[in-house]
Amino acid sequence: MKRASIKDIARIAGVSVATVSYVLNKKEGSRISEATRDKILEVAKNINYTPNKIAKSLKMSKSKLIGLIVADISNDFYSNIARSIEDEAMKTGYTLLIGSCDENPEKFGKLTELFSEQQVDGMILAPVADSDDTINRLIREEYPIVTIDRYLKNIDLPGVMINNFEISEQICEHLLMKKFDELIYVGYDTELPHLLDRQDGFDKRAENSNVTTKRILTGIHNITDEIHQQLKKKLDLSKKTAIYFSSNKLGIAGLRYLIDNNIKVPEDVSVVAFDETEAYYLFPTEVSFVRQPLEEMARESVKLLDSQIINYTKEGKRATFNAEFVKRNSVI
Amino acid sequence: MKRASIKDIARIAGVSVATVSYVLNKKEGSRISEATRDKILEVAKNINYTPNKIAKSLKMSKSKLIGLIVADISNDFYSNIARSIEDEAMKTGYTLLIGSCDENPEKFGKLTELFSEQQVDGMILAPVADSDDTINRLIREEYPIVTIDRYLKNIDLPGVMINNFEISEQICEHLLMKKFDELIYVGYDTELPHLLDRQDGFDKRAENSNVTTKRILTGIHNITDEIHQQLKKKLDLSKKTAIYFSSNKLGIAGLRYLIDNNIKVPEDVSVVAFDETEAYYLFPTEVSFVRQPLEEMARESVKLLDSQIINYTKEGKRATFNAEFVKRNSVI
DNA sequence: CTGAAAGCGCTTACAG
DNA sequence: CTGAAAGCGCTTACAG
Repeated sequence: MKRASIKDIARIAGVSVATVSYVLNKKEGSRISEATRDKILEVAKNINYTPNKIAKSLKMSKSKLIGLIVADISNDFYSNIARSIEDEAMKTGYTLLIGSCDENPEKFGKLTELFSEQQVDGMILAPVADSDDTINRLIREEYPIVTIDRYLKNIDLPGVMINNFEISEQICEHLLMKKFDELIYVGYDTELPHLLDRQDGFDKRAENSNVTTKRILTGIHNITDEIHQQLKKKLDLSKKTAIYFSSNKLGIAGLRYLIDNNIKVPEDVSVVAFDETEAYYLFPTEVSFVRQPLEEMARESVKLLDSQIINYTKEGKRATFNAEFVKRNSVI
Repeated sequence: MKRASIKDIARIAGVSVATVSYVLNKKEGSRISEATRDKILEVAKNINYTPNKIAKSLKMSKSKLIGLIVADISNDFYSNIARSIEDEAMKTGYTLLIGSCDENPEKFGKLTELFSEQQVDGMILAPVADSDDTINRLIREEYPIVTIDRYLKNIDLPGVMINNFEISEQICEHLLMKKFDELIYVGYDTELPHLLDRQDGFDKRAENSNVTTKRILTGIHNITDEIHQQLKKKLDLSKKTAIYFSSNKLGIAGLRYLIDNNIKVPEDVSVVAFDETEAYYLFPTEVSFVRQPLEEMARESVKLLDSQIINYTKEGKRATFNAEFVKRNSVI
């Protein structure tokens, strides 16, 4: 697998490497004669030349690589984001590295180091809990980064997110209007700000009503079991109840509990879930859910990152997108 | 974002770059005195040195990057594979580039070029229809590649796959034992060999029986609509029928049709689907499905690729894994 | 219009 | 035990 270099082209075409480089990069300024231009192009094609971007990267201090770090690329939500980011990155001339950190701050840190060693021009990050040290290091180095989905409590960074607080208020509002006896919020036992926002928005709206609210919080791992146990304990079917699952994984785990226990939606209990996933469509009732504008978010994240790469700036502009409450038939 | 280099370390520590390089790479052969070693390490830490892998790559002609090209990373099946490949790649010391080609041979070709320009040491490919030219080019360049999930009809390449033909035979066998009046095979209208194998295995087994078989083949895009239309036309509920959906996407689209039309499984119709996906668990009946050993396959693909990178060989060893038929309650 | 030369950040035989 | 030097494949100011 010996690859041809511009040196080879130069030798065969009988010109200097500088000239080859110029025509291959079709620079306007210095014009090369049509004749040598054509010859070089022909030779390049003949010997099947592919540019070595690594050499170019080294010289230019630009790798045209960007890194994406999410909790888990096999999670529907992140793989959809990744896909949109990939498309946008390609359009913008970047190739995408992907890493999954499993909500583990050490892994998160390692991944940023690895990517930084690979000289990615910037990173799109969904930061995990306790990742402040890593992030601060990146900031100290003035490494271009933007956040997606999540954000950091104490650190201002450019990034994209949704109106977590407000959309939860809306959900709660909607449920309050329907006069439920009990509202159950299902979320994670976590410090992640964007998830706390979802919780707080819901709580704040429920506070001033006289509805009974319950809360189910699970760890990140073993969601299914924990939800099943807690729903069994807390779901009282004698009351008119609505459940709000605040993520796709929680929604899937919760709906599975309902299916397994033959609890009908919305007859026995009403349900709202977060994020859109194919799985919801196999549930016997069309599930009402919160849709995030993933494509726009992905597009904006790449745009923000690109502008950070081109012109690094300390103050981070955060773009907030509005999630959409898609009403189906799972709320009575 | 000026990064420190070994030159900086050398200057500060008052040694040569060669010496720095030696201690940073902790080479055994040439021993450096404990004193200078410690000094260098200390300086490196102080100025927050991170190695520039791009420079190293250029010198070593090894990027420690590998590329993965799939049809669509947002497809559950591929994102699960990608995750397992990522884990295995990391363990083996590689970082992963990911690209989606949407079953489009041009895009597939472009992606391989892009990855090759980025000097990936090798690629794991799920080749699309009409990608022979691209693959042959790669082979001519002796570029280390392995296939995953799919394989090529006319080209022998190292790769991993499952026993598509045999598992379909097994499914058919199982259904034949249950004495259905009609069997419906749902697949893609495609030339992809691994999918034709699924079809052929099913057909071959059904051939010698006196069951009526029908076939529904859809295009790759717009699966949902096509399946709905064809199921409406071909599914005869007066007969005792079983449907075999030969991919996760087909399964999801098909099950959705059944849900939407209030067709009960397995009372009205029996169902077997391919691949495991969370979605199946939200379906009111536990769906019987074919499970591919994704982790093992991913692991093996990285292993195969790594050995190709280390020592390129023309003849491709193909590893075939056995899929597992997981029986649940969707077949009467 | 074209080329010689320096340099990006590394590694590694070679010499001392 | 340590350093000077060449070279990986590019780009680009500079000179001619």
